[in-house]
Amino acid sequence: MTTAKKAAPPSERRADLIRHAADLFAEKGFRATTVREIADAAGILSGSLYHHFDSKESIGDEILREFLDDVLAGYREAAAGTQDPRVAIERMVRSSTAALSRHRAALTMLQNDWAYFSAQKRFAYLRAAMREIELNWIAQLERGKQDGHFRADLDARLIYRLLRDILWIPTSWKQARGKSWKTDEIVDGLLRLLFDGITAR
Amino acid sequence: MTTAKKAAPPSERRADLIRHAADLFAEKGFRATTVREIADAAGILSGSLYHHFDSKESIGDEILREFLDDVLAGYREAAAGTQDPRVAIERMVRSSTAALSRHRAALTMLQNDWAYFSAQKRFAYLRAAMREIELNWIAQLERGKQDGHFRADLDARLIYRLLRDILWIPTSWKQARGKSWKTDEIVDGLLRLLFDGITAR
DNA sequence: CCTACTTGCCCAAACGCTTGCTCGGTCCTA
DNA sequence: TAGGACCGAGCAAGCGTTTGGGCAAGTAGG
Repeated sequence: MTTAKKAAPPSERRADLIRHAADLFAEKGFRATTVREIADAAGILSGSLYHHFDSKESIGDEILREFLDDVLAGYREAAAGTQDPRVAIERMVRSSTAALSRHRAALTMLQNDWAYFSAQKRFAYLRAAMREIELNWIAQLERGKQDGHFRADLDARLIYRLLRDILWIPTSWKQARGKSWKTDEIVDGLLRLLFDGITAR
Repeated sequence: MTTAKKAAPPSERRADLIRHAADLFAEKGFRATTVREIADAAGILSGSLYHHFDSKESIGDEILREFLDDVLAGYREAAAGTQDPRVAIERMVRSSTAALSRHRAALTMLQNDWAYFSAQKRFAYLRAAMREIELNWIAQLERGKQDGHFRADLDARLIYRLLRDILWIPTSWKQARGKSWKTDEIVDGLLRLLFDGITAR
């Protein structure tokens, strides 16, 4: 996913604007965020944004691409160097969580505005990337079934779907009111739940 | 949650319009849905909607109230007539899932437009209801810990948060492409995951 | 060292369009 | 003939975006 054909000279100011936009997208979603709000956050007038980007969607595009690249890179690392699907899955859980907390805006956008993005051909790569992510998980789950580490009766696709959406969750708690858990607490609780359930033995 | 002070004569047509609106809210969320789209779906002009409702938010309000009433009623039934927290929790999982599939629009609205609604005092009851729901779950989890059915080291509040958001998930798969699971399959898979995890024994 | 010109960043104002909503009037039914 | 349901037209506000210009920093040439 290299830079687009024409625009995108990676200036310092430009990256700064993307960060401001991402903060807002992370809290309100893409469609619910106004270009005027982005401009305000950056101490600028809305029209001035178009000196750096040719559209609001270009900002979203850049944020989403970076996120997907990061996630898939993490999976490649997780799968490399181990034959044990339990190890691979634990690594994938941890790397996913880390990537999500690094790209909170992308998560909110995928959750809130998926219908909006996936309907545009410009964002066709979203579907492709999600598909690739799915294949990574299913591959490990199936291997675990075959070598006896996981229950033979589990539906890999179903478990993946559950797992994927479950992993989204803690990231959207970031600015939780009252007590907030550390990321490690959450991930450990999640892994424990995933492998062992809540029942006492 | 009785009907509001002034408006809302429960005519047949009115209920019909709410159903049309709910279908759209379920797919696109509240803010992303236009009053003109709602009117189109009902074969009407947008202005004519205001003969039945005094605002778009009133439609959302009614949908949300019905959902919350339904959920809490289900929890009261689940807790009544059993002392075993495992039974109570299984009942709560099943009744929640049923309620969610009955009120898909409310789910999408709470997911996509929570920030929008919860910022308005008109929707202050949302926070109160969510709090009551949380207390129901935590009560059962704590009882399970004390009588030894559940692991003594689990964080009830954390598990509740995970569980709540996990229960949202399958409902938002309704119009999934390709293979789609039956609700029972999903719930059973979920309960199995919750109690036992994915590890083979 | 002064000048001329470029370049990056931003302002001010407005454009066309969509949004939720209003209002006077018309139609149909009882 | 009274009243519920809807039309038709439009309003103000907000949206993403465009346009023309201003201003400071840099860079070359004389």
